[in-house]
Amino acid sequence: MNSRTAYDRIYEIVQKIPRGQVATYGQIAELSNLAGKARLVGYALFRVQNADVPWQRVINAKGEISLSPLRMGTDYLQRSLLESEGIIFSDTGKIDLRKYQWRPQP
DNA sequence: CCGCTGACTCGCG
DNA sequence: ACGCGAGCCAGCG
Repeated sequence: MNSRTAYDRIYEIVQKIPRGQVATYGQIAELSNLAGKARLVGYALFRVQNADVPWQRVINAKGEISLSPLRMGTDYLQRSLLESEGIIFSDTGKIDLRKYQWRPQP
């Protein structure tokens, strides 16, 4: 069952996000069987720093890039990566979730 | 071992 | 439409 840590599940889900699409922390939480614990997802991704995990494709429910103030300055990096994948940012720096949000195929 | 912190989200005014 | 507060769990010192 959950012999692995919740984080392992989170990483696995995040790695499933296809290129050119994004997912919200809450969405990842649900897929990781951690509904309502979006914070855990955010914190998990914060600790990761692993190239195998495309944490850049995980954004907040508002369609904006969220990251720690401590990492201030890396926001442009995430934006660049997402733009490289074909994701368009609005003038306010927001992403159209209706268009880019990842929908796991059954 | 105890307590603080942290990439979030939702509801209310 | 926007801002603020409360709730949630796990890792680190």
